[in-house]
Parts: sequence; structure tokens; C-alpha cells
Amino acid sequence: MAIRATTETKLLDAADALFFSAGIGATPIDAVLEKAGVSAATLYRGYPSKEALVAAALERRQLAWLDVWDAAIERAASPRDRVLAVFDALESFRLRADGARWCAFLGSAAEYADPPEEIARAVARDTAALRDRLRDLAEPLVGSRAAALAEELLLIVSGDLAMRLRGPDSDTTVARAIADTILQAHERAGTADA
Amino acid sequence: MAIRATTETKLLDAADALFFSAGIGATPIDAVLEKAGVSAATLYRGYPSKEALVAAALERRQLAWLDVWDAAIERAASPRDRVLAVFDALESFRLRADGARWCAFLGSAAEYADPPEEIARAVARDTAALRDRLRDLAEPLVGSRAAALAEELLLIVSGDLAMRLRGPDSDTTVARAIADTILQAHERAGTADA
DNA sequence: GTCTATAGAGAGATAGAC
DNA sequence: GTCTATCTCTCTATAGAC
Repeated sequence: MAIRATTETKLLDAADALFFSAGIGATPIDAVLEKAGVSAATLYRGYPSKEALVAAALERRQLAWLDVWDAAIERAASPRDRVLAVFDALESFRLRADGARWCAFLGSAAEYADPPEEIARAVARDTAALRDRLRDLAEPLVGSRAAALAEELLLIVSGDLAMRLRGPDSDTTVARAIADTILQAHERAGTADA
Repeated sequence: MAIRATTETKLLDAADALFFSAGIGATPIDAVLEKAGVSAATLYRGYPSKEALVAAALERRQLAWLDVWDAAIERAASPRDRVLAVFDALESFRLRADGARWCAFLGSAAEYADPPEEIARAVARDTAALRDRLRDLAEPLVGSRAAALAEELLLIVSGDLAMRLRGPDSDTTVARAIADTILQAHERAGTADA
């Protein structure tokens, strides 16, 4: 990577702020360069293409998201709250200064009918992380039903994110209510199994 | 509208197929023209801009969606199944030849940080139709809880659609399972109220 | 009512100087 | 390691002929 670390940070900051709020296709690379205060030649020394910059911004963003999620999990008192912590994390992450308009990962997936390899990988990683972590968090609570519960929670999380496209005044209240209900149902059913 | 009806149909067919699968930004107007077998001058005689064509395609698509949904509701035997019919309709609509990659309305909302008036209206209409109809369908089943249930179902529907971005092998099974559970919960709670 | 041809703007990426 | 300047391509929309 023939590019200075401080320059790279400036590029990724600008890329993150513009691509995931205004949209990738809607953001010319020039806008990123101007916001970062970096020239085109420098960008293309570090990244082979616009898509590579998008992928790098997605990777950095996922690390940040997992940190926020981890912190929310640590604040949770019970196994049940640890499962629901994903909604606290969603709320925190949305309120950050660099919060995307809805979801950087789903948004990137939506922009490409046939996504560039690197971007497809970043989105797949996000999905896998959500799925796997939700399953691990659910396991102490509902045992063998953890995978099924995780799949349902993944859909609810994605639904909460998608709802941000339908109106600006959406928080996690509705998603949390649904999650609460299905959690109860799985807990009950798990007890019945045993 | 100084444009022939058959020509307009060809334009809207092409617009629908390309915009809502490949993406609006990713589809040059030339691609629509070529697929429709229509020239640029003709398009711009009927529509003032690309966005106007998008909006017209969205409007036509919503009528088609509501027809499919209506048919699914009519096939349903019980008030409960009438609520759940939205998932049958989602499945039918997805399997149509001109099915979008995920959702034409959410996809259009996602592509614009600040959407053109006409497109914002079309998306808002889709959201309102979903919300209002779900509430009306829920009312016979859960009475005063209908609005709350409808809001939850709207999130689940949106989540089902968003999940199509995370992987190609998604059907409505998970969404239906969640809906089934929250429906039961609201029915029980409604009985407890009375 | 529809076409061909093109204007004019803006995009992504590169060459060569410092 | 970064910059200025620019090349080349593609896009939306329009002018004028038939």
C-alpha cells in the first residue's frame, strides 16, 4: 500500500461519510477527493478502483460496528438482554456522527446487481457476523432453537434498517417489540421440548 | 401525454425490467431505449426526465402489486389467513417474470439521498398502502391492537425484502414464522384486554 | 408521432512534474 | 508520496429532419 496512513484515514473518512449516506453511485470519486483534501493520483496509488475504496470503507465500518455491538452486549445484565443488545447497538450506531442513512452493507448490496467481488465479500461478512453472533448469544437462552431464532432476529434487524428508508422517524421500538415476543415464544417452546 | 399508448407500454416494460433489477443509477436511459426499441426523442416527448419515467414505472408496478395482494387475500379462508396473505402475495410477486431483484420501492428510496418529489411520493404511497391495508386486515382479528400489529408486520415484510439482498436463497418461511408468532401474541393479549 | 445526430456535462482513471 | 492537468468514455437531454 504505497499511501500514507494519515492520508488513507482521510480518504476512508470521506468515503464512509459520502458513499453510505448519499449512495455510492450518486457520489463521484471527485467528491470524496475534495472532502478528503487528497488528489486523484494519490487515491489511485493506494486503491486500484472506486470499488476497492468502497470495500475498504466497508471493512473498516464493520470493525466499528462490531465494537459498538460488543460494548452493548457487555452492558447487558441477563442472557436475555444480551440477545436484545443488538437493538441497543443499532440505536447507538445510528446516532453516531458518521451514521449511514440506513445500512452501509445492505445499501452497497442494493446498488449492484452483480457486485464486485470485494464488495460482495464485505456484505457477506456482515451477514455472517450477524447470523453467527446472534446464534451464539441465543444459545444459552434457547439451546437447540438458537439457529432458528437467530435467523428470525436477522430478518428483524434487516427490517429495522429497511424501515429507515420508509420514513425518517423510525427507532428500534417496533423491532424490539417483535424480538421480545418471538424470544418469549422460543423460550416457552424450548421449555416444552425439555 | 404526446406519446402513443403502445410505445408507452414498451417504455414502461423496459424501464421496469431494468431499473428495478439492475438499479436506477446503474441503468443508462439508453439501455431502456434500446430494450424498448424506442428513440430518445420519443421518450422525452412523453416524460420530462429519467426520474419521471422511474416514477411512472413505480406507479404501474404498485397497481400490479395490489392486484396480486388482493387475489391472495381472496384465496384466504379465515381472518387470520387474510392477514398472512401478504406473504403469499410477496412470494407470488417475486416469482413473476418481471420480479424485481428485491423491492422496487425500497430500492428506489435507497438510491436517492434526497429523492425527486415524484419518486418520494410513489414510495410513500407504497408504504401507506401496506400500513393501511395491514391495519384493516388485522382489525377483525385483534381489534384495537390492529395499528400496532400492522406496524410490526410492515417491518417484517420490509425485512423479508431486505433479506433478499443478503442471499439469493430466501423465501418467506422465516417472515411467516415471525408473523405467526406475533399474531398469536396479539390475539392472546386482545382476549386478555376484553 | 417518431427518428438520427449531437450538444454539453460529468464521470473514472492516468501521465508526468515536483 | 503527492500534486496538476488531462484523456477518454458515457451519460442525459435536445435540435431538426421525415
